[in-house]
Amino acid sequence: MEPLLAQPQPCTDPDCRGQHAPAKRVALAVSLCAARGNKLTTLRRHVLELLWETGRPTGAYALIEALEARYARPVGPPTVYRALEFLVSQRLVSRIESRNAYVPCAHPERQHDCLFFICSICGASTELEDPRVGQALADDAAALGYEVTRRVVEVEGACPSCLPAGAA
Amino acid sequence: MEPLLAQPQPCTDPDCRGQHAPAKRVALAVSLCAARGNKLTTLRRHVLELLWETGRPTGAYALIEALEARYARPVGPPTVYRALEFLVSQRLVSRIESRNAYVPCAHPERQHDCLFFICSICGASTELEDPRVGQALADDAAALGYEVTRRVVEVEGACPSCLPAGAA
DNA sequence: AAAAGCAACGTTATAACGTAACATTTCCCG
DNA sequence: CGGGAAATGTTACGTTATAACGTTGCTTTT
Repeated sequence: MEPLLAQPQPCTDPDCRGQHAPAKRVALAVSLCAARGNKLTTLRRHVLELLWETGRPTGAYALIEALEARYARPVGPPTVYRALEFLVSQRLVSRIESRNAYVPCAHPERQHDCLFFICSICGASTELEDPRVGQALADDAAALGYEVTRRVVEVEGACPSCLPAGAA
Repeated sequence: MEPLLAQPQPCTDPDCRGQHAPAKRVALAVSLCAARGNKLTTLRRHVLELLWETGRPTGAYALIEALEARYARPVGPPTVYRALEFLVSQRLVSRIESRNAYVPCAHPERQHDCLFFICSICGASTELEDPRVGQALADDAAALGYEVTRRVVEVEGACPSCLPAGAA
């Protein structure tokens, strides 16, 4: 009986996105992986850092370019895709299906069935948890007899920062 | 005040999917486009027919193959992508982002913010409307200050037909 | 009917995204 | 230190999508 917790939870932590504290986020990822007995290798960590530093959904090939710039040598697609696969499996990163892009997860420590708002103007994304969506989808799945393995909830639109400029 | 309408609405119409009545569906599309003053050309109609006939999410290149078989001549990707773009703009078809595939819409006459359940085993998809999801996402958008242009809600899992076989 | 205008479609090439297959390196553990 | 497993490097290719431009065909105007 906590109606307030049932409300949408935009992340109010100022470190959640942007240039604030990628290092903190990565440190959390390191400790999480250590606790789980998984290996957040240098490459994987670099990919995660890059995602936190850009602060918005980023495509695999953009990551390749960034890594090549950092390493000053060629990086093949499989290298990055494998790192992303690991990060997604650890819930440190989510794939944005509607953009073929990847974002770091704000709260990897929680089991998150999150949803994303994505601004089609500036490209920024906001991660959210809304138990009502999860509940509704779970109910629907039960009604249909589905056993759910994955959810994709992506809402595209204009974010408040872009709205004044691009408003009709 | 219609709580029953607020329940999930799996489509109970037996014509909704599969081999049942693609022709009926296409006829509805024809009249809808006519009413709207849009042109459902032969090519566009053929693409829509193929989607209804396959009855599951179908990729653009599979449609190209099917069209080539039907026409007995080469069909370029832009041809199909343009037809799909039109059909999606008319809400006669939806794109399944998590599969790079397209499905015909069960109820193009309604303004639908539908969601999809997709079976990862047999590939079938079920279109659903759940006002609770729409309401929750609308609330979240309002809380964030987003102006929504598009929603992607796709749930992947095992459908009831496949569950007995593939169950863990 | 000639010609302009326009939307749809055809054609070619290429961009963007993703993976299979196999070689090499690194790391860990005994 | 050696053996094996996991991670990464490398090459090549498969899949999905679009840019750019030419052609067709209809319609509108005169």
